[in-house]
Amino acid sequence: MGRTPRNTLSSELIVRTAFELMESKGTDAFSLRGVAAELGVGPMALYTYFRNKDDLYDAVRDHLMGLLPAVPQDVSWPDQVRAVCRGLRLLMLQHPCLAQLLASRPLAGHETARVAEGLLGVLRAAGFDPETAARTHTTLFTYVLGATSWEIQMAAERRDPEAWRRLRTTMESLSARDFPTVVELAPELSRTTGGDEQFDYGLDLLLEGLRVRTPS
Amino acid sequence: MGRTPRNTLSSELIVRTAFELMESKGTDAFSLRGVAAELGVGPMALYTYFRNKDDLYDAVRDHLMGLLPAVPQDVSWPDQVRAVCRGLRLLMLQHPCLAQLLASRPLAGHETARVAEGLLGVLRAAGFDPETAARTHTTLFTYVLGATSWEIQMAAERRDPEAWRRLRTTMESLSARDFPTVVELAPELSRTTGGDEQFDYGLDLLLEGLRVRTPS
DNA sequence: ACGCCGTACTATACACTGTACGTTAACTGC
DNA sequence: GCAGTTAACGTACAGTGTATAGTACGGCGT
Repeated sequence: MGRTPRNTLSSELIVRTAFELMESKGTDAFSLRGVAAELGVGPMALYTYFRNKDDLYDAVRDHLMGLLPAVPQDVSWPDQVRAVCRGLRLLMLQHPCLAQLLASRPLAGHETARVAEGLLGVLRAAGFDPETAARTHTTLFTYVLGATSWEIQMAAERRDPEAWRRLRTTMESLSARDFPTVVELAPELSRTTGGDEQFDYGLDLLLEGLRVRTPS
Repeated sequence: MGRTPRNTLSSELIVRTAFELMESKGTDAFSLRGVAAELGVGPMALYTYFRNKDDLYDAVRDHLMGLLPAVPQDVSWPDQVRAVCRGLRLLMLQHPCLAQLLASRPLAGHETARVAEGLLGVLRAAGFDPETAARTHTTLFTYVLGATSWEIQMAAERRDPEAWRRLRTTMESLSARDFPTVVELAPELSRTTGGDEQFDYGLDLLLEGLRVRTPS
């Protein structure tokens, strides 16, 4: 009897299902049991393919990094850098779970290496020495990570009416005597939280600083 | 009989205990039941002071932000910015739980506002218009957040021998044909992951870009 | 001085979680 | 046809956050 059919699972299938569940239910609601149920399988079946939950997280993260487009080759190197950083941000915005996956685990996996290869190649081709290229790569990557994670958090907060109301009231409870600048700039602060312009502003600051260091 | 003594608890006591537990046991092992046990109290007792776990997280985060030193007043504004950013990074390194607390929740609370007030005041005093000041504040904050979170993650990975070994082997499994630059720059990449110089490099890039935009 | 009431805490319970352990059924090679 | 490997199973455990209901104490108005 076909009670326990074999080879109904595979790493790819599990990763795809896990990814879809993260997207639909949210990263917090994600669970191994949820994935197993979706696949019509016991929770322990997943442990044939992944050693634990973090292992599955790593696989999903690498799968997502594989969706990043290649570096455009027909533009200047600053525009190449811009393209890579904007691409990563866009991917994180489209798939908010990626932010959490990147924040809690280090880089590992072939697709992640492919992304690093692209950015490092651009910097080396621009003439930067190995150390500067590596430093710049880390800086750009962590900036994109921090800025976009923040953007996603704030957007989520804005969608939750209860949390948003509480944030506003705490803001308004600040006395203008103790926090003159925060109170004065409140509209600007809430306007500059996220958005393309905010992201590009920080990115341009970094590129400006990089331009000064450009080798001849 | 003094079976159920009153007023043994307080928000401050709970926050302090929660903070200590996060520091000693690690943020992941932190739990409401752990805090309650440490206080010799039932788990539900905490709900008199906090509406849920996230509420307690917020309070601990704000408590930690209160440990940030004030902005030095006797130096140039770029050095003031540097001091604030380095101070935040240092606090995150000393208390790794702060990284997780900042990553998963937005800014709220008086101590957090105090920090924002300091940085925004510096930027306004330097002559930046409201919008640029707000944008710069967000950029600097998210950079520090991203860079330092990353640094902490990598340091943790390095301490776990099993995870570190796996990371090395995946690195070494990359063919030099497909990933020439990554393989070539492997030593630089592992050397430039974290550390004061790496952090200051990115910070200097941002300040350089800011210098160009300095109002007269 | 007395009774009331809100508040601070307890007890119980539920619906989950990740995963360790032992078992069973299906496929593979001899 | 039989042995061995492997994929999936079921059970169980030690946790989690928190909803709900109950209980005893402290301070209040009279």
